Amino acid sequence: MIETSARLLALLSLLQMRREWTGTELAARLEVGPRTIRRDVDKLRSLGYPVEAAPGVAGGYRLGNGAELPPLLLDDQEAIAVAVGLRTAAAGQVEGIEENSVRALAKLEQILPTRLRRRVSALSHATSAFQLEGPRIDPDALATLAAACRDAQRVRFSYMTGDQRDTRRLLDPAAVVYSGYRWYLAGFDLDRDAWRTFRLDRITSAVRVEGRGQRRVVPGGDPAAYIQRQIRGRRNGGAGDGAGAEPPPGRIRLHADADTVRPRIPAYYGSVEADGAGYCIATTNGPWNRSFLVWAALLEVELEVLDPTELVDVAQATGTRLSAGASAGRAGG
Amino acid sequence: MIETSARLLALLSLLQMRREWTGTELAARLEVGPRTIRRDVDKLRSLGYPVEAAPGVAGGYRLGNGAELPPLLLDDQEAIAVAVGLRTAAAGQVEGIEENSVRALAKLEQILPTRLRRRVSALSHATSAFQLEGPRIDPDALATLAAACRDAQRVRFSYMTGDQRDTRRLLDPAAVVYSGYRWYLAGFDLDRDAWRTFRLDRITSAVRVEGRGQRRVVPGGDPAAYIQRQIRGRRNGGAGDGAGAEPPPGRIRLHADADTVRPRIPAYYGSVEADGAGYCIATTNGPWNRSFLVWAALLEVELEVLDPTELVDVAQATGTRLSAGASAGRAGG
DNA sequence: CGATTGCGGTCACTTCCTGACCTCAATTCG
DNA sequence: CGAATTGAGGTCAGGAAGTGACCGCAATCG
Repeated sequence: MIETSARLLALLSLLQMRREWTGTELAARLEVGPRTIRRDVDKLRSLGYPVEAAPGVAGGYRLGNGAELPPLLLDDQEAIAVAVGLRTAAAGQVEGIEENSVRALAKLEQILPTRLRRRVSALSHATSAFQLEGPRIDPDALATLAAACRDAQRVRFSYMTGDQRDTRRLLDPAAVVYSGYRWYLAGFDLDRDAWRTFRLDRITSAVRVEGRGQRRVVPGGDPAAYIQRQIRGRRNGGAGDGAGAEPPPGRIRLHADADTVRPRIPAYYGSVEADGAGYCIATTNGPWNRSFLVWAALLEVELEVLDPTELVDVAQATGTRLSAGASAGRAGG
Repeated sequence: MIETSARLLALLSLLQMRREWTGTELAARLEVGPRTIRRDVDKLRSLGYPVEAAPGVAGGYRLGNGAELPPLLLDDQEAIAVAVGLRTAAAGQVEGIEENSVRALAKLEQILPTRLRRRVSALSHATSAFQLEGPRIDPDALATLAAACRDAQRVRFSYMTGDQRDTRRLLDPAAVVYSGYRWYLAGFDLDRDAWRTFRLDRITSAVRVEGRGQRRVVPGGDPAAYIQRQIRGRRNGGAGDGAGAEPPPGRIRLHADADTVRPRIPAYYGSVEADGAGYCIATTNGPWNRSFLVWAALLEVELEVLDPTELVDVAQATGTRLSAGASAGRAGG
């Protein structure tokens, strides 16, 4: 009964679109008798989707929230909104759900009709330009890689190593992991016949899917732990492939308690530690960046830019520019 | 054939989870014969969901992307990620999809199991604290109101009018609209027996749903146009209910071409207009705020803070603080 | 070439879906 | 309070479909 199944889905879709439907309305929409609607409602209930019903003149059917999540039936616009929202969340703009966002995104983009996929890509590129600083990754690449990891598909891309060499890679991807600041890809490099870790923001070409690869599990089994080890080893002078000198973190001392500052710093900017009573030191998660400086300036507390010297210079320059801008405005207006 | 329908959904779920499945695997998972799997695949195809198949030793079934979007089958984690992503997108952090995000959100939150709903609420409150400035709204309220509009449900809440009076409202909500900067609610106020427009950021209590209301259509029929008129009328001195003096927009003159600046300003911050060759003026969409200033400072071009004077003062103060911070850092380090 | 995998026809059996009829219960509104 | 509306659910008969078992065929990979 293909028709029955289709009708059940349609019924679910209708119930998700609007809250209240009378049996007669549903019957008209689905072109069956009201008795069949009642039976279909029973079927939905037996599938675990709680359909509430109220008798009487103000009654009707309504989809409640039960123990399990029914299939989501989205229209085009909604699907685009979901995809774009997931992409920004995955990009680290919404903390704490990055990996789950990527999983959901891989699921959604796999089944997204091509016409919608184009619009999602266009929209998310348009908005991602506003990410002030920090690692900027291509959401298309992220989605593609996540799907490739899940499906054990071989991928090919160009990669900028730490010493600025552009290299070509062919690998069996194993996992995509978010470090709290950056996205990393772990995979088995087929040309080099060894495990490698890549930073997504250093992938310089579109990621091409090459078809079925071999399913690999990172050494140790836990991708997050593996990548943590890799990053740490690299920082301690390990000349790992793709490693490279990266700017040091920025540190700013703030004249305020750590507890008052901490809730006001986005986790992807950095962390805060107390430094005596009434003072604290904020450190960026990754290399120093100007957004961090600006965030600190907006706190409206006195501050000391500790290091690196580049950050001190930028603070000086930005401060001067703002002061000059203020004076110019006063003079002009 | 309730079992058949359930199996079709399960099959769809499996195909969304992983890319490649052999018929035998699927048969084992679903506890039916392989022949039935083939028939089910045919059914999915006839429903418009293109299942690709490849024969041979490396073959298998795979869900392709077709003309229409199949129902999304999410697990708990993914559903949370989707909901949180939609909430931040709806809050205006991702421009251009606010209204669609809210629609999708209303759909999702309606069917979200309670245990997940709590986690979504907690997570999105935690992250929304980082929204630097601009109108801050309660994502719970937004989702509730959007659902209430869709379902013609009466709502009750407290509202802070423009002149700082806290009032209680009972209304039939009609539409929730994003102005490009703020969320507004249009509805028929039952106590005052007239149409009213509300700013979501001025709703001071949790929104309570009071049960079935009367479905209302805003005067004129187009909610967006209606609310635009209301806002404009209010700005021009109309003493509308809930109106009030709000800070003026901020304006900054930048020493750069409008075309180079424009792609670097998030639309919810403001807009850019050319001001002679090599200069442009950026204006906030809503009242001036400090994030806007910071955004301008990050552009690394010379700037003049035009008005209001408060913004000039803040620029001066921030500039001084940064310079001082730089000097302190140099001295200390 | 052989192994694996999907495709699809046929047959017989079983299942259950559907519409039509009925009565009952709950709710709203005049 | 009573009429109207709406959902719940039992039963029946006819028809439609799903299912598993069997078969041979075609495509792909190594």
